[in-house]
Order: sequence, then C-alpha cells, then structure tokens
Amino acid sequence: MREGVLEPGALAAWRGFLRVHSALTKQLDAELLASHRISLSSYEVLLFLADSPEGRLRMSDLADSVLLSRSGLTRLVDRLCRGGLLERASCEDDRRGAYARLTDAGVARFEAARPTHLRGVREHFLDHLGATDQEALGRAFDLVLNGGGGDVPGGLPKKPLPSGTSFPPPRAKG
Amino acid sequence: MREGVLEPGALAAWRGFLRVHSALTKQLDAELLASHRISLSSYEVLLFLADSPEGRLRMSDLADSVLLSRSGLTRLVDRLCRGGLLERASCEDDRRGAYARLTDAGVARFEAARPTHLRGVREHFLDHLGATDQEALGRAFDLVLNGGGGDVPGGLPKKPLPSGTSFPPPRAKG
DNA sequence: AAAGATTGAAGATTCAATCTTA
DNA sequence: TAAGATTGAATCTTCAATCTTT
Repeated sequence: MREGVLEPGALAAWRGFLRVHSALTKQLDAELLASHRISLSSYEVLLFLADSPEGRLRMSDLADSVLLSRSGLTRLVDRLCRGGLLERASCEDDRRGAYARLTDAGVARFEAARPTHLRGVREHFLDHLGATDQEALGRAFDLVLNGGGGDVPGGLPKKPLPSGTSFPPPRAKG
Repeated sequence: MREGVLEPGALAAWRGFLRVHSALTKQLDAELLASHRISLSSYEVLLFLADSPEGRLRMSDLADSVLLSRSGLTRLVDRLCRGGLLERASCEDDRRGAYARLTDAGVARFEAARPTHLRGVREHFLDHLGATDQEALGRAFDLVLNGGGGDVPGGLPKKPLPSGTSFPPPRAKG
C-alpha cells in the first residue's frame, strides 16, 4: 500500500462518505425547505439557539457550532432576522459582542420543523444502521476528529486553516 | 425513543458525520490549494477524467460523478479550460453532447496533486481508523445509499425531492 | 416532446479590510 | 494590540429559462 491508489476498503469508506454527505444534506435541506420554508443551515442555527439558555448565543459561539465562518454566520443571521425568526441583542458585559436570539416566531418555526428534521435524519440515515453500526460510526468520527486509532497521533485541526471543528461545540463564556 | 431528541449514540453518529465532513473537506481543499493551486472540486474532476478511457467524459456523466449540478459542472469546466487543464470536445455520435477532456497540462497537474491528496485522505481520515473500522464505514455508507439495514427499505434518492407534495407549500427561503 | 448542455440571475459563503471595544 | 463583529468584493453553486439535437 501507499502508492498511487487507495485499497478497495479504504476507497469505499472515503467515497461513500462523500456521496452520503452530499445526498443526505441535499435531501434534508429539500425536506425542510418544502415543509417549513427553512434551509438546513438555518435549522441548525435555530437548533443551537433553542438548546441555549434564554434562546441566545454570541455570534462567535454560534458560528463555531454551525460550522460557518463568522461572516457567513453574520449573513445568515441577517436573513433570519429579516424573516422574523431571530433578533439581535447587545451584550451588556462585553460591548464588542452581539447576541443572536430566537423570537417567538423562531421558536415556533423550530418546533414545527424539528419533527420533520428528526424524521429525515432517522429515515435517511440512522434507520439504515443498527445500533451497533451507529456506535461504530460515532466512535470512528470521534477518532478522526480528536486523533487516535491509527498511525497518526493528532486529529483534524480545530481550525483547519480557518474552521472550527470540535464536537461538542465549546461552551459560551460566562 | 422517537420523540423530540436523538439518543446519545445516534446523535454522536449524526453530528460527528457533519463535523468530520466539514473539517475534512476544508483541510483537504486547503492543502491542495496551497500545494498545487487546485480546489478539491477541481481535483475530483481531474480524477474522474484521468480514470476514464482517453481522459474524457460526457458532461452529464462527469457531473454525476463529482456530485455537482449540470450547470455547476459547466462553470467548473469553464474555469479549468481557462486554466489550460481541460479542453472541450464535441461528441461525434450524439451532437447534443459534449466531452470534457484532460490536456497534457491537466494530466501533469493531476499527477502532481495526487500524492498530496492521497496523503491528506490517509493522514486526516483513514489512518485514524483500523482496517476493521474502514470496512464498517464502507458497509454502513453502502447501506445508507442503497437501502437496507433498518426499518426502511429504500436508500437515498439519487436526486433529492422531485415531490411537490408538501404542507405548507414552499415560498421563500430561510 | 425529451435529453444534453449552457447561460442569466440570484443566493450563499468566504477572504480581506474595517470598525468598535477591551 | 488583539478580539468580536460586520461589510465589500469575489467566488462558487444552483434554479429556471433557453438553445440545439434526438
């Protein structure tokens, strides 16, 4: 091994990974758009906010959670504010900071969309795997992210060149 | 189960999948860009062409291979032609069709980039998994794509949602 | 009419530069 | 000086419409 090609098993894992991600995210995005007029990216923003105390997070923390650059998140939050699902709030203790916060409409939209999304994740992904396979995947992804399992000690960089990649996402600062 | 949240194992598999994909593709893209001035998407185009007889493929076949829309591929091939790595050729037997074909420069660029890419895929992904885990992943992804393994018979659609059957009907994007 | 491919217009995401505050 | 956030410009991708050929 280690010449110009991947071994069959390695190739199947790598190409399968790419194909599943593409098909799955397109499908879940389309389902959310069709049923609730919300993209998968937007859903993830609502999800992390809904899981946060008072339904709000600092922009940077939110950007790290949803795997978007800072500027990318700024634009997405702009759109969600325009749509009435979020509002911005200033930070009392650090005036450089800004919060994105769920509105009542945002909470309602999230609650409505959540069953659709969960059904999609189960139907198109989890239900095809036994509990054992799910455990195996979770462990494998953890190894890839945090290092270990093979010849190489370190995992994927937290900021590959500029992107945040740890799971679970770092907690907001008090 | 089956209420409002995923079980821990399922959650780890799903979120891990998203995080690994994001971190991994950003990292591989950055490495190819830095070492060979070529994006991951462009690399994949060169890869599929290099694997084809005479180094050429129909635009549609290429689009399906690299997980891009038809128009998206048209634009990418435009850029690669401008960069001298590809050229277009007409289809003798079906004059609606068009080929994208590797130039000598395209072959050279691909050969130069390939070791970088393979090293990246191994270092950041495969090397963290044992051969057993790689097999497990490959099998799991195959189940997800082609159906099976769980409660649900069908796999992921090749093309997402043609269905206009949704409630409420789509209108604006979130 | 349907299939292969391209184009115009619009949307989403990022980098680099900028502004404000710490 | 650095950190949090936003903006302008550029890039990439897609959808819908279009053109050509079958």
